[in-house]
Amino acid sequence: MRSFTEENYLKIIYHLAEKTNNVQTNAIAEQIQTKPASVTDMIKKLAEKDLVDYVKYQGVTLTEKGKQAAVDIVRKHRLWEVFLVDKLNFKWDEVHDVAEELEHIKSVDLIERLDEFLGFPKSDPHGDPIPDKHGRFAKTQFIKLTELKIGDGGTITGVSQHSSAFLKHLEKLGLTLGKQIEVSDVTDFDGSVEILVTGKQINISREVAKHILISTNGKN
Amino acid sequence: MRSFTEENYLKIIYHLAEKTNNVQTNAIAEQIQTKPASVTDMIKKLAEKDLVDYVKYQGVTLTEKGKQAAVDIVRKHRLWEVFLVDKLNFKWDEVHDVAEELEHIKSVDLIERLDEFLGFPKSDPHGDPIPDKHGRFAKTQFIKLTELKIGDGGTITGVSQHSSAFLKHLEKLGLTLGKQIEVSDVTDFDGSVEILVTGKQINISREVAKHILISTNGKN
DNA sequence: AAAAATTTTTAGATTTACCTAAAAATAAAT
DNA sequence: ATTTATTTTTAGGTAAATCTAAAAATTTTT
Repeated sequence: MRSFTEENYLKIIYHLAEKTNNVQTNAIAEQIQTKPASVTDMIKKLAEKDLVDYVKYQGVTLTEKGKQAAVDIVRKHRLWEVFLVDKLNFKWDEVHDVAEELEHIKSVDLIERLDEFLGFPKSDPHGDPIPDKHGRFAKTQFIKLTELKIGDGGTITGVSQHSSAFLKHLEKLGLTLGKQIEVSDVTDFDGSVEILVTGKQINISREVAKHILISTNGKN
Repeated sequence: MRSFTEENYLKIIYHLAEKTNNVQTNAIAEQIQTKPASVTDMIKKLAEKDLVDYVKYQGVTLTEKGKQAAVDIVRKHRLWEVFLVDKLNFKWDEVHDVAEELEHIKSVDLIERLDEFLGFPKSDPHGDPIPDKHGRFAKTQFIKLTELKIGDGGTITGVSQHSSAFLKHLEKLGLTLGKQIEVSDVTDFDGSVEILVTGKQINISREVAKHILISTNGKN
């Protein structure tokens, strides 16, 4: 049986490993809101259980077993987020903390049934893909809004920032998942992007644009 | 913030207090699957936090604060059970363990919304009443099947035993919530009860009958 | 390549919830 | 009313996950 805490470590390591190959102690400590010394302790424990490969001073990588456990938690987290938004009418900026708790409920049966109840969703309310019960992800083809050229268009299909502040901001601008957009201009001065959404012309900072993910249907 | 463990103690004490006024250390230990010595430790902690009144060697009673906390957990447990049965198609004998975990998810908002999503149910899949968000229970008027006389009838509205074995047995006999029954005979020899359900005559042991709760509509 | 800065680990403590074994209090039986 | 049995508590310890402070390794800078 895996403890709540172990599961959190695995999940955090999994997400950090999406950016860098070897995940550093300090990075984990920051994410998990704890001290590096505590992380070292836990890493040793996880290594003992064959969930991570660990070389002193070199950081960790998940083993196959560790990765499977992590993906399973990610799956649960995202399915619960879909439940909260689709069924309980939570906003996309309100679901993270609750899902953080729900993801640790351990019943395989529960998750299978929840998945079915939700209609086997392929992505969560932020556009992140939901792995199937074997841990397989559907292929996704996102590009950052900042990578579009003037005249290019596409559909908002994800965000790479989950802070409540960011999501509320997008909501206010009408930039929600599924919306069609087209880049009409890019400002030289600050790199801010002018886009066309639902008939309106709006300007968003480069910082915001960077975290909006677009699928282009290959038309550009 | 109340710990997972503290919540479990409160819940157990609450349920034990339904039978006896002063709840004994050993009784708690048995329910919570731990040793009496550990219970004494935890009781002291709960008394410190004003959740129970504790007199050495005399057992505990919940304070008003403790009772509120306990009722809140009972509410969550029962609402999650309704969710599992009504929405995820769990059987009534399969929900207990999962609800045991879900009841500790701590978000007031979540439970309010879940309650609404489920249509503000008044009772759980075993017929146990669900307190409202203020902790108030609807009045229920159950009697044990064994208290009915020959010729008396009523509706099955609850069970006072939640073991999987018992519930599966009832299921097989067709004795589920909402079913109309009538007592046609009581065997002198072993006290077993003959009843009429959906047109059929069946015989159930006194032990089983004792745990079936009937509402009689006051017609007897 | 030595010095400085950063990162990571070790060592030793703390807290929570549990344990065993023995002592103390209460309840039951003779 | 003693003795016996049961229940409860105390005392001292363990394991998990954390912490602080200091030491060791690695990386960066000069």
